[in-house]
Amino acid sequence: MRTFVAVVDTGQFQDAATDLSITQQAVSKRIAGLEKYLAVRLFSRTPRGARLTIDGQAFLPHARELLRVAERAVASVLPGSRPLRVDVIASRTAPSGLMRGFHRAHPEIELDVVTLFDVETAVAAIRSGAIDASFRAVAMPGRPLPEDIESVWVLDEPLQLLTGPAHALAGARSVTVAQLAGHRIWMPGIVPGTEWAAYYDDLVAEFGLTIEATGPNFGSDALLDTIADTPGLATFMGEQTRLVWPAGHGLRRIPVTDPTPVYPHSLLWHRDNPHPALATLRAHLTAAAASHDAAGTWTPGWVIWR
Amino acid sequence: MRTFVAVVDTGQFQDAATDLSITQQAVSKRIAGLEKYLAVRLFSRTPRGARLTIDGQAFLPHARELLRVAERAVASVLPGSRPLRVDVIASRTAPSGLMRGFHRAHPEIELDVVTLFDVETAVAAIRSGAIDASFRAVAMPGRPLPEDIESVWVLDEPLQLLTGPAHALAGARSVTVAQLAGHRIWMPGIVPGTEWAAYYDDLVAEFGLTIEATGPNFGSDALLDTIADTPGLATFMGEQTRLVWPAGHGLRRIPVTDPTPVYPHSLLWHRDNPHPALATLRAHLTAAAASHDAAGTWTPGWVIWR
DNA sequence: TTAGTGCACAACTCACAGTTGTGTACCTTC
DNA sequence: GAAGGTACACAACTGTGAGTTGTGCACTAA
Repeated sequence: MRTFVAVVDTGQFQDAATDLSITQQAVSKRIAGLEKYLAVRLFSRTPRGARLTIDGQAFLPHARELLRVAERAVASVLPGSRPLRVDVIASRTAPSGLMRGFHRAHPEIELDVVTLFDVETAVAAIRSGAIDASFRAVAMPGRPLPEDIESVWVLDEPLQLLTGPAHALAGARSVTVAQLAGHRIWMPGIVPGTEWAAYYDDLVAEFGLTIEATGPNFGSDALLDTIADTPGLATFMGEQTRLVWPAGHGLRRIPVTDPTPVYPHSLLWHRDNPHPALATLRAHLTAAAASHDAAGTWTPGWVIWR
Repeated sequence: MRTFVAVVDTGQFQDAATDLSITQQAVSKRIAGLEKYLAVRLFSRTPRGARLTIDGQAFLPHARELLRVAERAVASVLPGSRPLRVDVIASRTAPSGLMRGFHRAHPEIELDVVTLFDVETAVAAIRSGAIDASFRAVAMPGRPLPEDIESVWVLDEPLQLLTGPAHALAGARSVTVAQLAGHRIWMPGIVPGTEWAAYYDDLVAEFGLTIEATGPNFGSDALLDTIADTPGLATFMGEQTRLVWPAGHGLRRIPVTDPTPVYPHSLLWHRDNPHPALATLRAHLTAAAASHDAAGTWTPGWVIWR
C-alpha cells in the first residue's frame, strides 16, 4: 500500500523507488503483486511514468485511509504521546455514554477505551502510566486511595429493575427496595473480588435481597432473552444503559425507590499525569455533571467522595 | 493483524492457529514479531490461553478497523458487487457537493469518486462498466450520445468572477458579460480537447472575452494567491464551489449577468446498469434538483438536454 | 505423581522479496 | 532518421525470514 501511494504521489515508479530506498524493479514487482492480488490493473504504464487507471483512482482513497489507520494503530501503543486511554467499568454503564459525549464534543482528541478487572488494577495501571484515567467507584472497603491518585465524583447512576412481561412486578410504575425482598434477581458476569461485586454484596446484606451472581456472562442478548422468558427472574440495570432493545420481548424498566440504589461513578487519575487531553476530559465532565444530590439514594458505606 | 484479531477472538494461540490453518508456533512467531515491532506486549500468556494486556486492549479496535478498511479497499475494485463509482468533472464543482449531499443522505451506500479526462472517456467507461455514472455536460459539438447511454439534466451552475481586492471590478456588486471584454481572465488547468475547454472556447467566441487557459494547474492555493496579488487578473469559478478561503487575501466573488454563463451538469449512466445504488442516486438528484429555469442564462449551443 | 494443555525456543527448509543485469518501447534532439 | 535518454518489464540470482517439525517448560487437574 505504501508503495502504491508513493507511486501515485511521485507519478513514477522510479521516483517512488528512490523515496522508498529500493530499486525501480522492486517497486515494479510490488505493484505487479498488488495488481495480481486484486486481479485489476492499477496503473497504465507510459514512457513518461505511471498514471492511475479508473480502478486505481477508486482504490487510492482506500489505500490512504489504510495507511492512516495503520499509523493510528501504532500510535495507540506508542509510549509518550499516545491517545488518551480511559478505563470504563463496563460498556453498558453511564461512563461509556459520558465518553461518547466527550468524543462528540472533542472529535479531534484521539481516545482509547479499555476495561480493567477492578479498581485495584485500575489504580495500579494509573500509577504505572498504562492508562490515563478510570471511571470507578472509590474505593474498596478499608482501602483508601494512594496519595498520588486524585479522584472526582462524576455521577450517581440509579439502578432500575428490568423484568419480562410476565413478572409479578411488571405492571408496577416503580418499586421500593423492600418490595424486592424474596424476588430472584440475576446478575450474571459479576466477577467476585471486584468493587462491583462488593457493591451488590452490601446491597444484599443491607436490604435482604436475593441476588444470584452465578454463571458466566453470555452477553447482553442472552441475558435479555432469559429475563424476558422467565417470569420469576429480574435483573438490575443502570438507568443510562442503552440497550439494543429486542423487539417484541416486552421488557420493562422499573425505577427503584426508598431508597434508590445508585452506583457512584468517579474519575480517577494520576496527580502528575501531563496528558493534555486529560485536563480537557476533566473539564468536560465537570461541565456535564449534574449537581450532587444524595437525598433518597443509597450507596455502600465505604464509598468515598472527596 | 489478522492473526492478532484471531487470537483475541479465540482466546488462545492454539485455536487461532487452527482457524488460520497454520501451526501454533507460527502464530506465536507472528504475535512475537508484532510485539517486537510495536515494542509493546499485547498478550499476557497464561497456561490457559492468552489474555489482552492494557496495550492490547487499546490496540484491538484499531486492528479491527484496519481489517475493515482493508476489506473495503479490496471491495472497491472487486468486479461484480463493488461500490457505486461516479465520475465528477472536478473536485471544485457542484457535482462534488451533490455527491457529498448524497453521501450524507445515504451514508450506508459505499461510494467511490473518480475524475476522468473528458466526456468521451466517461462515456467509454460507462459503456465498459468501469464506472456507473458521470457528471458531465452533454455533449461535445456534433457528437450525440450513444443509444445505450441515458442522461438527465441535474443543475446549471452559474459562473462567478473571482478577483483580488485591487482588481478594477473588485467593487462591483455584479458585472455583465459585456463588461468583461478586455479584462484578462485566467483559467489554468483546463485541458484542451475536453468538453470543459469547448465550453470556454464558445464563451470566448460569442462574447469576445480574453481567456488565458495556458499553464499547468498548480492547485487551488496557487491560483487563489495569484488572483489575489494580480490586479489585472480574474478567474471564473462555479457559484457552488467551496473554497478554502485564504484569510486576508481580500478575494471577491462577483455574479455575472446579461446573460449569466452557467455550466450545465447532467448525470450520465448506462441504460442496462443494474447497480442498486444507481437508482438511489438518480432519485436523490431528482429530489434535490431545482426546477429548470434557463431564462437569462447562457450555455453553448451544442448542449443537449433530453 | 502422571497426564494434559498451552506457549516458547531451536533447527531446518524453502518461498519470495529484493538485487543486478538486460531488454523494449517511446520520446526528444539534431 | 539516427542517437541518446527515460521509464518500465522480464530474467536470473541471492539472502532473509516465515513457516515447519521437534522439543522443553510452566501450570492445572485428577
